[in-house]
Amino acid sequence: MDCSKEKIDNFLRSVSFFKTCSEDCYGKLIENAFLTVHKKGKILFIQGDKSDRFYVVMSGWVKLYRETLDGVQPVVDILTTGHIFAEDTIFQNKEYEYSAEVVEMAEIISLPTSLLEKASEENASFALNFLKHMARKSSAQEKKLESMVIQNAPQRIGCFFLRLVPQDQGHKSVTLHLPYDKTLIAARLGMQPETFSRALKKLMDETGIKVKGATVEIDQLDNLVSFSCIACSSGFPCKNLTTCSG
Amino acid sequence: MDCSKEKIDNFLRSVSFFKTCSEDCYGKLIENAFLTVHKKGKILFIQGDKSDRFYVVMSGWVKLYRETLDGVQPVVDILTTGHIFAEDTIFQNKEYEYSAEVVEMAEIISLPTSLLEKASEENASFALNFLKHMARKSSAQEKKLESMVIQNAPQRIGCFFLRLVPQDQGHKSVTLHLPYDKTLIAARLGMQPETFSRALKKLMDETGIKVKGATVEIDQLDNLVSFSCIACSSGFPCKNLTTCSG
DNA sequence: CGAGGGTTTGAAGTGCATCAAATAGTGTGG
DNA sequence: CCACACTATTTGATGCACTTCAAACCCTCG
Repeated sequence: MDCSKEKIDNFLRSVSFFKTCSEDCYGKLIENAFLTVHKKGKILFIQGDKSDRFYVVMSGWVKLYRETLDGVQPVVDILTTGHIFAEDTIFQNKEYEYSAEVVEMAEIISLPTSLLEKASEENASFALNFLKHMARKSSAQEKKLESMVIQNAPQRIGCFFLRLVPQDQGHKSVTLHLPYDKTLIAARLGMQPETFSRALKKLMDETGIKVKGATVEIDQLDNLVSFSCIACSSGFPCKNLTTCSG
Repeated sequence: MDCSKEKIDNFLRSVSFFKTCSEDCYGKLIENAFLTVHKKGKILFIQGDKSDRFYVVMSGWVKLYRETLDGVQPVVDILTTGHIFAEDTIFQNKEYEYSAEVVEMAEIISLPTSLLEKASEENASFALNFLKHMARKSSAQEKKLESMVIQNAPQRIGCFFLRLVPQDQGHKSVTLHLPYDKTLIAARLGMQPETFSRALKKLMDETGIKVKGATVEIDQLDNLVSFSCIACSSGFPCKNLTTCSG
């Protein structure tokens, strides 16, 4: 469908990952792009599947996760608009390193990885941009690791909220809306739902924020910052961006 | 000193990270390379320092770590021969993202990052190789995160030992030598020295391995594998390589 | 209105951290 | 080669954070 291609084109042009792609190469990308819409629960692929495509989230939310031999499912990341995933399979035996599941109704664009490789070879500035993308991702992972090991449950939740606050918020009060299930947030932060619930209560006590359902009210941003960021090696506003952002 | 340059040259040619570097560019690298020798305890740089150099470990061991506001020092990684560090500062505001300290007498080669950037721009295959390096690093980080969150202390130690076992060891019995302090291994694995000591004892009970001082005897590799790898999403032999390997 | 998932609460257990102190190891100068 | 100083490692006792299991509650959606 042409209208779909146009939609894809409009969207991809806004994703900085593709900014440095040559017109020639970009054309081929669009040509081979598919846009699909999935409901909550749809498994896009499973860890270990052979891959020749990678993906860009246009809307909705996607969970990346693994599975251990004893059945635990660690969450790798949870992605939304503008985020790219499975792009690193070019280098990893063309096998997906994790599974992907739609957790909130999502529009997903899929693209052939071969074009990524081609673009990197032909276009130095694209390759450099790609490198930059990987470096950012790596740096974000490093920080995620740190926060997982060093921050306790309430601090991790506070940190999660802070990352939802728009950058230019200053010290004003903010109202947030949680983007997905609390159970899923808990998994993303590496804790049990029960722990999340209790830790959230503690966070409210300690920092004065108010949480009703999926709504978070923060009156004193400072309180939250000093509570959460004390156990973090980045200052605030911290650059613990979600990985894979394009 | 010329003899130092020759030593650097000999060594760097064996590091796969530089394999795809053009002769021209490689020559410039060698020209601007410094080899330094440091004793245990030497701080090479501190997180936040401005940087225009990156490093390759020729021998010895180097600890990368951060520091949080409340004084905790999470270990990022511990590197040895052939490992590269601070190479990602090209993309990160030219600031070191962590501190580096020599933990076992080490020979360190330092090189200007500007040449990395130049080489990536001029030579597509170098850029691709660099990308591959970053992707491997990122994948290793992902697994480290997983192991930190999902494996318990004895399992992490077992996993650490398994990564010290030479690849082609089959099911034979193996004797290992711990590369550095147990206290440091503990830090690397995100636990306290006391916990390490107790967890090691438990690991010995459960898997039949024997540890005396810095010597580890593993009779039944299988035991260790099934004990440790059950809580891991990679199979065995697992590819949880130390990051930053060149 | 009832079914089913998300969320909270309670009670009990586990793993790791912390503090304190003993022991083993290592390198030093005499 | 020994005694001392200093560090690494182990051991014991205790506490806290998080998990686990069980059950209630709440909310939404057919």
